Amino acid sequence: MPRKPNTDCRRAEIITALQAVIARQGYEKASIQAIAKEAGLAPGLIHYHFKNKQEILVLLVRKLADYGQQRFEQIAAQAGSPEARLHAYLEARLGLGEGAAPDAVAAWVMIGAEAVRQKEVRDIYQQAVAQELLLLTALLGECLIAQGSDAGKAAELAAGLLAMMAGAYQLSSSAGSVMPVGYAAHAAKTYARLYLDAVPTA
Amino acid sequence: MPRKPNTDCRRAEIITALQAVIARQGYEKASIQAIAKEAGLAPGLIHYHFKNKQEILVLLVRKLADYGQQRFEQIAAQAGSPEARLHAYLEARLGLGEGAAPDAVAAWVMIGAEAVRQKEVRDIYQQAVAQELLLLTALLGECLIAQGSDAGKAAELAAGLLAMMAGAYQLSSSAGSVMPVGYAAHAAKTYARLYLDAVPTA
Amino acid sequence: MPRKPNTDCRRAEIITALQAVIARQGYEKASIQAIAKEAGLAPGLIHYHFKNKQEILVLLVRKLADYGQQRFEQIAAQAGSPEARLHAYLEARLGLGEGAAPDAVAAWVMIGAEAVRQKEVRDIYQQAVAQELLLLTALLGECLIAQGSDAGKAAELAAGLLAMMAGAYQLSSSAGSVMPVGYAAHAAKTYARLYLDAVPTA
Amino acid sequence: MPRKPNTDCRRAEIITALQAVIARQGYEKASIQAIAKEAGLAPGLIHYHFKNKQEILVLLVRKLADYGQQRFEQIAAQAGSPEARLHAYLEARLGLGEGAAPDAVAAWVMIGAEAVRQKEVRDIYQQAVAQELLLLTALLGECLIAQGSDAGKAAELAAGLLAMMAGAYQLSSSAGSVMPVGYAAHAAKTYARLYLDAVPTA
DNA sequence: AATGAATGAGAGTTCATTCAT
DNA sequence: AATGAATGAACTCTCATTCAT
Repeated sequence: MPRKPNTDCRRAEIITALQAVIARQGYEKASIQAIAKEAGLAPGLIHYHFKNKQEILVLLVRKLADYGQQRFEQIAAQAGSPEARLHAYLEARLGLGEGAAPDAVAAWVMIGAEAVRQKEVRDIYQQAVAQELLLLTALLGECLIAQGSDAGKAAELAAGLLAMMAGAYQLSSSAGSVMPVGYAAHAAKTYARLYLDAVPTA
Repeated sequence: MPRKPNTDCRRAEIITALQAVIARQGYEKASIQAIAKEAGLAPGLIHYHFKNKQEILVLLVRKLADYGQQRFEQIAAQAGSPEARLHAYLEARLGLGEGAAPDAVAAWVMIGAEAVRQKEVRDIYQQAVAQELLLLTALLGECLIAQGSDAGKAAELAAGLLAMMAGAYQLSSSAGSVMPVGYAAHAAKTYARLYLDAVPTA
Repeated sequence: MPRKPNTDCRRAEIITALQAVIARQGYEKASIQAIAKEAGLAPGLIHYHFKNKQEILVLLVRKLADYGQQRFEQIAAQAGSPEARLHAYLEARLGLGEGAAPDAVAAWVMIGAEAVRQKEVRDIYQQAVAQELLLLTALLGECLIAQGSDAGKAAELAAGLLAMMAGAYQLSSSAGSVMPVGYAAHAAKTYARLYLDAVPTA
Repeated sequence: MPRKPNTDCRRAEIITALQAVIARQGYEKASIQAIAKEAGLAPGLIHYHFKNKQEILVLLVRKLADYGQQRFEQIAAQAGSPEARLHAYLEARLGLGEGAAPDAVAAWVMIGAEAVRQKEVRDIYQQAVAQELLLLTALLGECLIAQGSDAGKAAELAAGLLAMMAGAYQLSSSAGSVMPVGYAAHAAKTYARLYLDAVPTA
């Protein structure tokens, strides 16, 4: 009778440990030894469960993307109007309120930075960005339709909003102390509101 | 016969070599060895001309910031109104037109990403961001005053615009293929235009 | 099947290797590479077992100090009077008799010399000297009390004796061939004897 | 007409620069670059005037030994009795009074430490020690003869005193803060006085 | 599955020495 | 004589990865 494999749970533990270390100390400090220590495991075990360090990172990106998707879906389910859903989305991504998961945000920023550096991370990151872009476009499209406008402008606005979000994330980590406090959610909402208002209604 | 000093030009060469390596391979790969090879120099010589790696990076950031400043001033010189100057600025930063210097942009993005990872780089990067925020705030303040509005809103808008710019930079390197082509300059101009219009005039 | 830890013995091996290299080639030549080679280990392993080179040296100093302490205690155990204990001490430190451990003496001298050069080594060395000074002062204090004198003069004599011992050590390594053979133990005993005799009894 | 060579003076300057750097920062920090900077010369010039770094050190040792010899001769010339000469000597070597030349003492200590490490320095250092031993023996011999004793014991006492002096020097640099203030001259004088008194007169 | 020791390449940095000018 | 750039080897230390147990 073979012993029950615990690989899945160990892998999850390790991924979570990477997230924690990245959020706390940055990717540079996230050595295998550090991850192992965070997870309370022996260094050698990491490479038993993962081919290499890269693989852990890839799976972490996937996990974070899934988490963001789920969080939005939760919020969106309770929203009555398209615009309420949009606000819920922006609040979920940029707000400092409950469920803000700074750990996940910090890790996400680190990964965004890492995507600039490593092709393999970049490939994964791009998929997550593309998915996010689709989601945001759909959200904005609904808003436009609800106000009787053409949904075609949604893509353009979505790209701008996404850039603003990505920038707010990055700057929160790289230059947080020189930016105003809590500007991001407000700026994004304002941008969206003004833009939507400016689109002519049919 | 004393030998003629060539430190200044060597230092410039080394800084340029760092920029090239960063743009091509990322900061991670920008080892002293790599910089030396790129510049065609012996590794030890790098440390003859610079105290440490950090110092080269600081000067590169300064160079890039100066370059951006100059490019803006060139364009702005021909601008008649505050708004024209603002457009010139956004075009200089985000536009794909002539003088776009993809090498410099790439290096800048890499440094921004590295700022997320390393405190030392972050410290340098923050200064540049703070300076940029000041410049942009002043620019927007002029626009507001020109239209008879209170300049107080400039800071808020500047932060949002800067985030959008930083995000556009980062995404151009980390997820360029999934973003619309050339959206950034347009989105930023639209955002600014709408925002300025919405501010009540005295 | 977890692997059995061997850290303790490896650390001891490395410390011993440092002692051997120092005794044979001096501290200057005691590079991590040299230590590793002496111990028959890979260089990287040294840093697996020790945080840095400094830590090895600290532990070596401690080991040598402990060794000296033990040797003294062994000899002193058989001593009946304070003066006999003092002689035992001086013999343990300066004598050429059995258990003289030239390896340890050589290492100690090298470390003393290095203490002159490097602040980090100096800090360690100072602690050992301070401890030795205390021990010697106590020993001399007992002698003074035993002869009915005031123990207050012990500190002064201890300092002089310690200097003589340190000098004898240093000269044995740096100018051994020009000094008389085995003068040190005799000179120290004579100095102590004359000094003690000169202190007035109550 | 050949230009007048200034080699001798340049060499002296460089040796003095080494002494200054050693006294201030220790031998370890006494790189060629540091010496050159201290002397206000170009690094390359050092190797024009000296074959290598070692050679400078050797000449510095010689200079310091000569200086010590001269200083003693000056003092001795004014001393009336052998014992006065001895006191003058010990004061000249260990005292903190005028003409103490802490620069020279510090450099001398560093060199003593270096003699432990490097054979070439050791060879030079030994000669200086031997010379010193002879001088001190002669001095003590005169004292013994003056009091009608056999001068044969002088060598033994000289060795002990020299060790004490060397140790006081070394400890002043390596563990100065844990030793009593100004103990050395007093201890040496006491040692000598007691010893001389103990030698039977004819 | 798991442990933890071991490896070896590569990082930044220092520096005695050489060399073109 | 003198300059100062240039070299290259050596240093300490880090770390992804492998391996014996």
